[in-house]
Amino acid sequence: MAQPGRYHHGDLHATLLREAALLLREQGVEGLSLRRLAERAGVSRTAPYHHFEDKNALLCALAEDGFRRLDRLMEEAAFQADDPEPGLRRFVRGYLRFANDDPEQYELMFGRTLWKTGRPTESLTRVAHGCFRRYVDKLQADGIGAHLPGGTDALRVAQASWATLHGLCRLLLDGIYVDRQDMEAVSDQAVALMLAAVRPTVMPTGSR
Amino acid sequence: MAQPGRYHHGDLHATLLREAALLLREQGVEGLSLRRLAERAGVSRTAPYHHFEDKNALLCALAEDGFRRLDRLMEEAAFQADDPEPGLRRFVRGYLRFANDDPEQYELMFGRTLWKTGRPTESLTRVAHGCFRRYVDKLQADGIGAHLPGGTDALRVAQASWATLHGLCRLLLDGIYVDRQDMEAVSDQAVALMLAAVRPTVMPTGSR
DNA sequence: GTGCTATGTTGACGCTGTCAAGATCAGTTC
DNA sequence: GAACTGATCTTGACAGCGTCAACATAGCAC
Repeated sequence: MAQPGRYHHGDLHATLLREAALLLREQGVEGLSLRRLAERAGVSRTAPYHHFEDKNALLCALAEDGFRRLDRLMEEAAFQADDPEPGLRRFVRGYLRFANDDPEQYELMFGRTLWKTGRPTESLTRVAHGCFRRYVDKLQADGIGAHLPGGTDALRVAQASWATLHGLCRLLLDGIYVDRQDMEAVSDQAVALMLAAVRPTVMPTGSR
Repeated sequence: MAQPGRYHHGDLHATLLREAALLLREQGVEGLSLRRLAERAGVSRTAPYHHFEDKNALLCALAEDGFRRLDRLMEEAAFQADDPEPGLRRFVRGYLRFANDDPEQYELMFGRTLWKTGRPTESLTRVAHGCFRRYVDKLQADGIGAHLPGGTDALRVAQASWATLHGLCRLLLDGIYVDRQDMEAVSDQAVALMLAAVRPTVMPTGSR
């Protein structure tokens, strides 16, 4: 696309996204500067501004791609009604793999860079919320809802269990759990945690 | 301390830490620049470098303070052996309050700024690990260990439950759970989640 | 051809962290 | 008291950043 001698690049928008994703993967958000990105694309410092309103908008686009991939992963997940354990375990591992495969993108998707410090695009917000909604629906529809003890809200279970998943990823990716070896065991423990809330149990200390 | 006309500040080290904590609370890490900090302390741009090796070192000191406070909170936690629920609930709420009270400090303590992008001080690492260890010990000693179903490792439970807690905080603080109203309900759900793993339960779908 | 608009360019501004070199002062040693 | 030493604080400078303004070029519609 990008002819060497040409004044116009020809396909800068796509090239920017592609190179930005690479740069993000390799160096993290901190290493992703518009200037460096422009240089990689063989274009001047401010050229990207004709394709993205500002850096925030470009990062939102990157994160949106990530949520779309995650949504696909969510779609493929299947929790069997009779025994949700294997499905859930598969899903948890898949989620961890997703986060682990491109940690910097995961960080961008869920980090404060966009959601707190930046201004999340309306489009990004929509996709992200849709992704979570799909998770809640899966949980509800694919049988887990039926297993819930009375009075337990599926939404709450979804929130709490996603928090567990997300917390695991963050602790791991941010380098707080140094032992990646332990990850599998911790992930299994997380599955047990999530399942315990879902399965009808006998509560010996009588509560709520 | 800081006499207006004096060449030497007199107590710059402490002043820097104090003002930095304030600046952090008010504006977040993004708003905490060494230059602005120096200006607040009434001192020139590079004066802080005589008290902290670089920005990373100063941030580590701030985070360390946070971990010390968290450690105190941990110390006060008490899970009764006979019924860990109320103690656990108190602790979870306390943890969420801690994170909520100074979100920016929490973010600094657990965020990638120090652990991934930066270089955590040896001292910070020690305090942080000590803090987590205390959590594991509490869980183990204060009766929860005794409740664990056979084959469940207390360390794993600690890791998974901290991940839940941490994930909740991150999702909340990063502005992903917009509804702070829901927080209490979600937190209760998290307690239920954590307790479920701890309590001897009858697993109807027979597993592990 | 004549415009219009999309796209790309250079120049500049203020912000950042940090290094180097020099100024000032407090405290110890002679 | 004088001289030296080391801690502390200063200004000057550099490279990097995001972004705005002004200008250049190319392609496309009429």
